[in-house]
Amino acid sequence: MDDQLSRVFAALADPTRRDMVARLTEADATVGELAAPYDVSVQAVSKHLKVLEEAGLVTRSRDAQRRPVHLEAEVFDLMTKWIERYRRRAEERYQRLDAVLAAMQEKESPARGTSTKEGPAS
Amino acid sequence: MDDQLSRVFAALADPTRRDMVARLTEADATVGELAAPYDVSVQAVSKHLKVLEEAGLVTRSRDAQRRPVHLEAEVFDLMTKWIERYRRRAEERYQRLDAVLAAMQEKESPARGTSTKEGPAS
DNA sequence: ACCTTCTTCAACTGATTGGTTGAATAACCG
DNA sequence: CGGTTATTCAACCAATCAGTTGAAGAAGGT
Repeated sequence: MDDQLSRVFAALADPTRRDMVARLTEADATVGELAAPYDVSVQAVSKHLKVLEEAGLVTRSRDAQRRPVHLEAEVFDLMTKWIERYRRRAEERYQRLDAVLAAMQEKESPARGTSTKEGPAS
Repeated sequence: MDDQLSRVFAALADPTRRDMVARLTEADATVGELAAPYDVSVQAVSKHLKVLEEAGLVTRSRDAQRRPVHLEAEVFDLMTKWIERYRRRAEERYQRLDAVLAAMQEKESPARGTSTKEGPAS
């Protein structure tokens, strides 16, 4: 797993990390703040953040001892682009398939209302 | 990792699986056909398909000895919904932030470009 | 029936993951 | 300087993952 798209998908495959991302859409937060609601150690959350950071989903700055975490929402576009691209292709294919089926209907229906489709000449 | 959203993200975190999904947008395919381009055993591809299937991304039917794999593109919507939801929230937040910054600019701008951040009132 | 084709199941392996605890680092507060 | 707070690093562990090989199932072809 080395490309960014893979890292982003993998990062969001974990419910805890998704929840952190969700909360970060509301406000930046420190590691400690992020860790508070979960029943795991701060270190574990720190590791989760590292995953999100390596995926490019968050960045961290420095404020005294704190390391505020900031969401980088642009990375979402990477996924959206991939998803939409292939969903569109899939949908186009369904349309082609529909056309083929319609053609078959027409051809192989030598008179006779063969159930559903009516395909009267046109 | 037990909810479907997690499974879908996890499934797509693998480049091989993404590529399989991409190819399935063009046409249904058998396990063997799907395996052909990759430098791994057919069994490995069969496992990948199981992951995609458990994520709800593909279904399999039966055609003689073959098990044609079919893409179920609707599941994409699950991800798109999640992503868009939080991206929208993040964007709204940026707008709020912009407003706040603009307000601060106006208020605290008695001369002085103090570059970075500055504790107001301190 | 046999044989071939396509696919999956089972067992094993090495790498990665998500968690732990304990020690180290970084920066502030007196 | 010493102490406190926030965070990370390091080592370890159990579970999962992605791959392997070998055997078993399932369905047709002859």
